[in-house]
Amino acid sequence: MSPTEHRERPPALTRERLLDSAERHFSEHGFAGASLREITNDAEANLAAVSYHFGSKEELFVAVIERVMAPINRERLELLDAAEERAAGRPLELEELIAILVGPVLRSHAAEGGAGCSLRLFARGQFEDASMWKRIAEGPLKVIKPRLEAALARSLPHLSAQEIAYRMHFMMGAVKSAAGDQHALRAMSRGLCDPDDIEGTLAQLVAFLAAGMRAPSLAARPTSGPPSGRSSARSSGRSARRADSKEKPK
Amino acid sequence: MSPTEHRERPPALTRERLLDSAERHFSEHGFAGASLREITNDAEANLAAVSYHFGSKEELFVAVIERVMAPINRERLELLDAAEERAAGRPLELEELIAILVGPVLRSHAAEGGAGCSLRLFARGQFEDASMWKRIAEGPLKVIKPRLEAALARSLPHLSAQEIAYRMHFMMGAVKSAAGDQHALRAMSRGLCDPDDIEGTLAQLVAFLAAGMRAPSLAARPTSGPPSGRSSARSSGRSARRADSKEKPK
DNA sequence: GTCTATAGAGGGATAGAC
DNA sequence: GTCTATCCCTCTATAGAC
Repeated sequence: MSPTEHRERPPALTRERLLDSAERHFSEHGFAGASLREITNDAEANLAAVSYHFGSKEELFVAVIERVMAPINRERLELLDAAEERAAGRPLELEELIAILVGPVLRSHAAEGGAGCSLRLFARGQFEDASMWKRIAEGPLKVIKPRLEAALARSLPHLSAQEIAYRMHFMMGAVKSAAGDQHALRAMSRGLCDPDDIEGTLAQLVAFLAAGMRAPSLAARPTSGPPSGRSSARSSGRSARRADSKEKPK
Repeated sequence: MSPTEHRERPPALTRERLLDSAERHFSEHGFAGASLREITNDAEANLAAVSYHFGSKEELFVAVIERVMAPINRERLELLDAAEERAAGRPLELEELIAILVGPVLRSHAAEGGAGCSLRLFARGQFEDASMWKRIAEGPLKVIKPRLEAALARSLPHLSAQEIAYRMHFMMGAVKSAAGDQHALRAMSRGLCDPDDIEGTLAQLVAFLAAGMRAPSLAARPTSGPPSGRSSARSSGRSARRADSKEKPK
């Protein structure tokens, strides 16, 4: 073996401290708005350590995202495996499926030691530069998305593939809002809602999403005319008085 | 009068070209990621024109947001006024109310002459620095939010104020996702959904949101126990195996 | 109202000592 | 594996000519 002189602080920990600090700064200021100097100062590490451990700011960002997403997606897969085994071939109950999709995301906030801002980072990810988001979307997301899509389609046989896709998109938006904008939830509700009450928020979110996903299909009727309900869903009279929308609001 | 030598290009238009260009760049790269040099080059204006017309980058950003939001909120208020007058004291139908809230946002994309990226900017706004977002939230939002809240409460008498607040938050998230991340909608649906089909997207969104808002109240039962439905809504067995979530995914 | 030129700060990346 | 020092670039903001 090598000399193994025991050091007080294992040297490899710098890398982890950099990831912790970067997670905080990226989630708060975004990729462009965070500076490596602040990140390394906060991590009590040297500026050059970023280059040494990750190669560039972009690689550091991707590493942060992957560290946040990996356990979430791992847990989702485990829960999905267990639930599908329990269901023994029958479609999963929608509430259970949605809780599997959403629960690990929300819970990662409360549990993650110290960092606790991964959700905002997650919600923000899609707005970072396309090249980075592509790398993220083609990573762990590629594994879990088809599984969820298939499970949703089985639990919602009344929807077309197009409607499943629309509603999944809306669902992800609501999840990101609940997960990544907790400050707005508290402020806009004037204290009525407590974003730190993860289980309460989760219950509300699952109920909302399950009902939304279960909405009747709009594809029942052909392809013309107002697709939905009674007399509305198409705000009102004129819909294109927009030539003047560029006037000065002054 | 002044000499009025007719110029080919009226000088005051620089301000508008700056706003147009800034809207594109801010929506694509965010506040921190957009540079005044690119904005002014794209606007065929001079770098110093930003200082002259707006004073600073931040003031330019706020001006862009206000220009985008003003006609949307104006239209929302007009539609709401008309609908409430038509309803003559009765609660509005939920679909109509949601279409009033969401329609002007989605439609502003298709209509706005040339810019057409205001939605992403809108969805992205909340992630900009808190000071700027505060100025935006305290601006036109302050006018419209109480009206919508009151109308929702009247159309959804089975919900508590807390539940209205939760669901409004989820709803805004879904709207932002539909409005600001059209690229993801197209990519994730593999072409099934066309984000440029505004009316189709709007119909799907209204149906989804109305069903979600109409979900049964969870507050019916006291304050203990699993709040929702049958046997699920609480993913599965262990829910706090998170001490290991910081392990390396390597 | 628009321009050029530049100040002054801060950014990411890197070479090379230890 | 960590550090200092520095390069070189881009950024915002501004002064002052036209």
